[in-house]
Amino acid sequence: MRRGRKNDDDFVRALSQSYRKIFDVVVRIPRGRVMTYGQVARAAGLGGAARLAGYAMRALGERVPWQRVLGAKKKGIAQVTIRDPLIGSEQRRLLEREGVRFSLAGGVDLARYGHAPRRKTG
DNA sequence: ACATTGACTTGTT
DNA sequence: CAACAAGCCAATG
Repeated sequence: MRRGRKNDDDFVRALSQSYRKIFDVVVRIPRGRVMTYGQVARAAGLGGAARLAGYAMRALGERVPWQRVLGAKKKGIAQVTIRDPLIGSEQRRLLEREGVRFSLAGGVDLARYGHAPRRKTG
């Protein structure tokens, strides 16, 4: 997200190995699709380090489409789990702008908007 | 180096 | 549905 200048390359280079992996996964989430923190962690090869994925979003900030990463609510349903209400509402706003619809309870249907990153061998 | 924290997840009571 | 617990891992003090 946000121009890919050399500046960004340096930024990415400075990330810890895990953050770098998370970065690589998140930047590949297409517009209008979402993934949960747990899915991102798994796709990044970090096992169940879901919290780390969330923690990383803070560090990566606007350099990645952070709004496309949500928390898991139930089976097949994702939800905004950001504690800060300002950033949380911002996330929802950005997603709705991309066409993602939220249920009355604030849930996002993963069957419809979920992004399944392809593993090796496409 | 040790303890605590955090935009998490899943299962059990 | 609410409360707990265990698991995972980098950042911070």
